[in-house]
Amino acid sequence: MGISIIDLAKHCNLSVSTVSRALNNQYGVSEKARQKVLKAVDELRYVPNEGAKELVRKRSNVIGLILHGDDYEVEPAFLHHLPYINQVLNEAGKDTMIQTISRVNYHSGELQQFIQKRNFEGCIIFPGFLKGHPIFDDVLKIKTPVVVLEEEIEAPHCSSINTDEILGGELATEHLILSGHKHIGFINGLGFIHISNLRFQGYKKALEKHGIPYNQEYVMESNYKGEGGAEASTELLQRNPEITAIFFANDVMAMGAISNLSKRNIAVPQDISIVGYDGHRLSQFYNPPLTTIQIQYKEIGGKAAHALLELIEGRQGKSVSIVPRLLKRESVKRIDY
Amino acid sequence: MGISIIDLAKHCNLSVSTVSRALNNQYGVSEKARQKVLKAVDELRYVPNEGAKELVRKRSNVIGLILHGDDYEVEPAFLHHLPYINQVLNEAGKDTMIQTISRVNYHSGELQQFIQKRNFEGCIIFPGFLKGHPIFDDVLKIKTPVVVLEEEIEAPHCSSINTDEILGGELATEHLILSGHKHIGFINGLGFIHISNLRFQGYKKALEKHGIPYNQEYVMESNYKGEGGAEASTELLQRNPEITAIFFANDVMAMGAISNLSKRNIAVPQDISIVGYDGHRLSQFYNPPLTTIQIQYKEIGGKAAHALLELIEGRQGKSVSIVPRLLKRESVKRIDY
DNA sequence: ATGAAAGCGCTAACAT
DNA sequence: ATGTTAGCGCTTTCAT
Repeated sequence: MGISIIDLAKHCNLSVSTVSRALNNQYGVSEKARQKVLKAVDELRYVPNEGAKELVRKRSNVIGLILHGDDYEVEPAFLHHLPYINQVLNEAGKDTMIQTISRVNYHSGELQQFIQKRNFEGCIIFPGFLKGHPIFDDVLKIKTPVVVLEEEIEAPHCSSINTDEILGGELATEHLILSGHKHIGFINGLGFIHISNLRFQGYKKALEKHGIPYNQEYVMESNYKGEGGAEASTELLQRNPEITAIFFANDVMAMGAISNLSKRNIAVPQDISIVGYDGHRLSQFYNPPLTTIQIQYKEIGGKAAHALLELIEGRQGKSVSIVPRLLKRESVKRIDY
Repeated sequence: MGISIIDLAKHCNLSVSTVSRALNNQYGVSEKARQKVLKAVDELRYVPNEGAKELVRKRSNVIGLILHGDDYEVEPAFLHHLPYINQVLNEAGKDTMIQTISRVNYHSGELQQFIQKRNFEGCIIFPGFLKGHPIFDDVLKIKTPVVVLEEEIEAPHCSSINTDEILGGELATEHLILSGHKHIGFINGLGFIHISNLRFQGYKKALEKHGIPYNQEYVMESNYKGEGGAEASTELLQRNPEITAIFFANDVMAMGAISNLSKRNIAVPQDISIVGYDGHRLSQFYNPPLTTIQIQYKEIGGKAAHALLELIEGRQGKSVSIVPRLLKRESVKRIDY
């Protein structure tokens, strides 16, 4: 390996302890000695070995980022948060390690193993694990700080960052209602996913608020994929030709549907209005630019990172709610009658 | 911290070395002792401290993933490769650490610092650093294995994985030519980026191959963003109304252009044919589904990871070329005359 | 202000 | 087959 603190000490004619103190800006080092050390660091290109520090200090400065490792055909949601979280953590002097965990083959205790193995100071669990996934039981069992994204969790050593999905569903639906639509379809993602249910609640809430009766026929469940959106919308419109607008639980399904409708000469928004959900980077360049609900990835990422940093400092866990925004673009037509 | 190997040894009435041997499946341990150790591991929930192992073994099992840390408004290319690379590396028993490096404020030696600090066994440098970026000089200076994505590099301890971008540009352009187009525009990304130049070469190569004269007026440089694609295409078509097809150096610009053209009642592919580049996940759900060049993210990721593993095993660096594919979809119209 | 030495958890000679 | 021991690079008492 490279230059060690011992080499440094020899080079300076000082003891390792003095060098260590100088390196860590501690008291009890003469200015002269400190300068000598700093100069030697430069000359010898000394880089401290974090692993060795960790061993004696018993804290690692390493944060585990827990991602699911199953199917990457559907764009994994964690990709949107990852760069922002990593950035904040890096700025705070933390290094980040990626740990991939299977959603399907998880065995109890795996999380704790990962944490202990590399001595993580804290973890961030990215979206992609279902409510009720055994990993959350494990989170509760440990004492290492954990921040969970897009799932509720309550414990002193845990914080959670959640988008107000009900509000998101409500904003989307209400925008359609305020644009004059009365027969509004909803194509949800997989029903067993928590956020699906919340967006669905938002849909119903908006209808109720505006006195529009809820019609179960107008709701379908799909799979968050483009093809799924296309198929579901086709079926929905066939069975309910009076529908003038559809709210999709994510942008990808909305895009798949628009693309498919267009092939069949059904134009958006002229013939049918569409609202998506996610605020995907490309939604603004869609044809037509997609009206959608913006998830605040940057805000979520930043708050998640800061929440974890607070937890590590010893503060109590908290639950943060992020407000989604409606992005009005051009996939919704105003209709009158 | 938790249970150490000493606790384990005491619990088993064995020496630490015997326990260590049992733990590492080494010779010279009686079956009885091995069983005793394994049982204790389970009971005491022993998890080895990788940091301590690292210190003595002098190899860390940790791979550094070097990402640029500047602007995330443009979708960072590394997001596409990241999950695949991480997956292969994890399966090979390597842990991965993310290191964000600024493209702008890089100071020489930074890479080496990161490597030494955490004792990386190897690094993968993701796309996003320009040719000539000082990080590549640093790569050449060190001896740690490095795999570079989408940039050429030659050294015994380095491998590079490159898409054949010239071929990509050629395939895109040729598809347009074979569809009957003669006046084909090209909207490139930022000119100082290496891949831009290669895609441009491919464009010219295809023209030449088919005996179509190269017209400098048909080429514009933009910025890889959606707005840029929209603006550039508007200008290009205004100045050269005879153009019937445009090849964009990435999908996002193509999408921005189509979305914008559509607003002005210019339909794709009826009025103008478009080919993109990247094979973005959403390109198939675009309206119309976008004809584009597929970058093989999964293949690149897998080969990059394996190349690094080989380098770590001591093999010589190599240069891998990945063949892009043309995805024929519906943004190109066949024209006759 | 500085130094000596113990020890973090582990592996790897080197005994026995 | 098992045990003893010397470090890996560093911080941190405890002396001086």
